[in-house]
Amino acid sequence: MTPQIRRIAHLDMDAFYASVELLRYPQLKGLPVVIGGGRRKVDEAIEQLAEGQTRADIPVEAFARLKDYVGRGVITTATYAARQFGVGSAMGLMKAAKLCPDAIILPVDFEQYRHFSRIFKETILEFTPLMENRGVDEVYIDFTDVPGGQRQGGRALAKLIQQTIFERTGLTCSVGVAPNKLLAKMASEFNKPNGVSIVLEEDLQTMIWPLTCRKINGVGPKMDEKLINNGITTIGELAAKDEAWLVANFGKSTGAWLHRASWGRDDNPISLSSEPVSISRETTFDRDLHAVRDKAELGAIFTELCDKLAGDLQRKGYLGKTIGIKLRYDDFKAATRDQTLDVYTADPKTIRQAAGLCLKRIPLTKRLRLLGVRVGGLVASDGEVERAVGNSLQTSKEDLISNMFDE
DNA sequence: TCTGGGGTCCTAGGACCC
DNA sequence: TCTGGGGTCCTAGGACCC
Repeated sequence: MTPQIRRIAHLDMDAFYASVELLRYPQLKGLPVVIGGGRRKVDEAIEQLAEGQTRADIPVEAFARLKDYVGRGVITTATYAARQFGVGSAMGLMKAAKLCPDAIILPVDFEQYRHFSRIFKETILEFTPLMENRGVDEVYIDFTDVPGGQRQGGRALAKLIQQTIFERTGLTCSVGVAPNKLLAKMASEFNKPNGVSIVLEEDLQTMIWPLTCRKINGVGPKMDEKLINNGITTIGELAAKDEAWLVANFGKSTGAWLHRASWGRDDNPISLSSEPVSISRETTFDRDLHAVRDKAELGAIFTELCDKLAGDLQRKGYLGKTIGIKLRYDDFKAATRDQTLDVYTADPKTIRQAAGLCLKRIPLTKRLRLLGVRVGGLVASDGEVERAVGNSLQTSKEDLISNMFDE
């Protein structure tokens, strides 16, 4: 019996948000489209529709263009037609407007994306239960033992899954198959959109080593810059470095990890279930606010964030005990404060009070562009815990109030 | 015309306990 | 007038990812 080769696949929906929108607005197919704003224009156009007409009947001229957009925000997704202009994810809308002023801009609609995300994942689960979630549009799966998983390096099965997803959703995805998650993730980028790529152990030198270090999942802009400053541009150059040298320059854990990654080694398992560690809400203001001059406005936003966060916790069934806030100043520097309570809570007033105390501990001289509230130290809010917390909630609140007077 | 909104994980120092 | 060593929790910041 020949030993099974580990087949890990990374599946990644192509331009997910934008592609979902194109299903509703087929008239935009082939045009540069970005997701991130323009809600008012779309709402107006929908209102103008005659009886029996759908979104597909909205004339192309009725959509908002990037050049008409004013305000803060970034692009979450761009169609491939828009990417031709150099427009891409996480780019500021103002900058994108310069590159492609006539691109159509559509608002995000998470409900739609969640719907298609569910079909995407349910389809995959019909092939294997060994699936790890990586957000709405990405998963890792292990199909080592799935019938057909060993054929053609996994290509046949990967294509079958990809085809089934397309039949169910009308959306394409890209698939990378490799012996581990690290390589599978890189492989899925080789052939976008709608590609299938196989990377075997013996392909390391030819397929992986020529890539830049930035292609390693976990190497971001900072680490990449540091590597380049040390004369390391490609993964091959990284692999040529002594592990001891990497440890000396990047620390024990990161150094050792960089060495392993450059040699295509990764033994992280597929993680089947994940409980959240924290839940948060944050918002960037339309204009920078001043703690004193805009106190009322800031206070109202603060309370609203806490209310929404408490709603999220309750809806998702969690209680938390570490309450934190996050600020971003006009110079984009961030500050955080948090406080661990002696009880678990999902109560908006308790969260608001604790977050208020955190806010008092931060200097507020600079103007603010963002405010966020976070609850960590989560536990599921079923039976026992909830009762225990219910009893101590009052005590906890009174403590907080007396703390405020103590100051 | 810079830079959204959710998240995770790591590091590092201090408190506190044994 | 000495001062170890380990473990855990808390807090702040930062890198990174989708």
